[in-house]
Amino acid sequence: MSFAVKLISWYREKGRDLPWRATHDAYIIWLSEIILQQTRVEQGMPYFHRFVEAFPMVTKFAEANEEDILRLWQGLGYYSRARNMHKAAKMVVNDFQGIFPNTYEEAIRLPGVGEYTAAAIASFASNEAKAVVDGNVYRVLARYFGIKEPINSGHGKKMFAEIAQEMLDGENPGIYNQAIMDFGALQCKPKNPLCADCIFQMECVAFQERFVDVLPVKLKGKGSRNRYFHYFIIMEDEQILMSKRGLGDVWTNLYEFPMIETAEDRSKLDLMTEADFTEYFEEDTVLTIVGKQIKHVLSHQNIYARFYVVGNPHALKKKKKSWNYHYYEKIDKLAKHKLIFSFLEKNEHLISAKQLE
DNA sequence: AACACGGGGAC
DNA sequence: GTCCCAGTGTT
Repeated sequence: MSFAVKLISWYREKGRDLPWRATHDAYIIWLSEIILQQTRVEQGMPYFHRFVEAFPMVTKFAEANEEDILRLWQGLGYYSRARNMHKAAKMVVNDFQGIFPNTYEEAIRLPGVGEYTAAAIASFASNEAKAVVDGNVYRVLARYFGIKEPINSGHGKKMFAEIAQEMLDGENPGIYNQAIMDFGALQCKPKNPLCADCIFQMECVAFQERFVDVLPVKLKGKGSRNRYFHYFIIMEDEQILMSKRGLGDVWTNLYEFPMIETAEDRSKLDLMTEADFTEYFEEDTVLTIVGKQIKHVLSHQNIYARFYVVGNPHALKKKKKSWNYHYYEKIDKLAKHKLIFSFLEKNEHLISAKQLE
């Protein structure tokens, strides 16, 4: 028996009974598909019912004002989906005479409708032979064929799209597409897949070769690295020592307290034994931790910052290498206190040259 | 090709 | 905490 036949057979027995499957109305299908983008069925279900009730036809959707649509969408996330839906509904009224397109070529012209959603609409509404490729499909095919190609590389995406299209049951594309997605969601799950009672045990390459758990392979999104910054609040007379950040790193040309970076987290005692620390500070340096560790999330790094007040005068070595010193002047004691406080409270341990003046 | 866009559930 | 979810649009 073929993959498609077994899959559809599985689906008829164990597939879910979902409300948007009871129709061939492209508009209703579109509604459900946009809602379900990157969204679990259970989470999207109540929204689907609300939208169908509020806008039973695409013309109603097009006439609605955006605020009402967004209010109904509230809590679902990815709000551009709702705004694109409004544009799409208006486009259907203006460019498609109010008749929601049920072909791939037409549907994909609508904003918010990409390859997946166009294939879903076309196959469910008019049984067009276009294979859907969503997270479920990537996973099922990667395991069934034992494909270790990353699903989010250019080559991988093209490869999976081709295989998905080859596997599609050309006679029953709608049912097949529903089936493979349900199979991925219910049986071939990301974690703890139900291989023990799977109908594809014999032909599933990943199962036979025992590497189901590593598929599908996905390229790490640049992997956020962790960095640990240890800031020193050094007061000399009525001044606070600041230093300027250099090029080739975050926050170029901004000022911050002098600091030492470590690749791993460090306790105060361990920090004081770091080579960098002893380069700058005398042995009798007194450090007092102030505030909590602050986490600063950037696109590709997590920065954890701790702040220490240096308690004794002349803690800094005079020679050796030096920070790019600047003195934060023109502040009285109270202002100084507030400055430190605001840095710690508001995560603003960086200041511009303009502020420094 | 890399990123932004969100909230929630499973582990 | 991490990963993923019936992905798409932008740069």
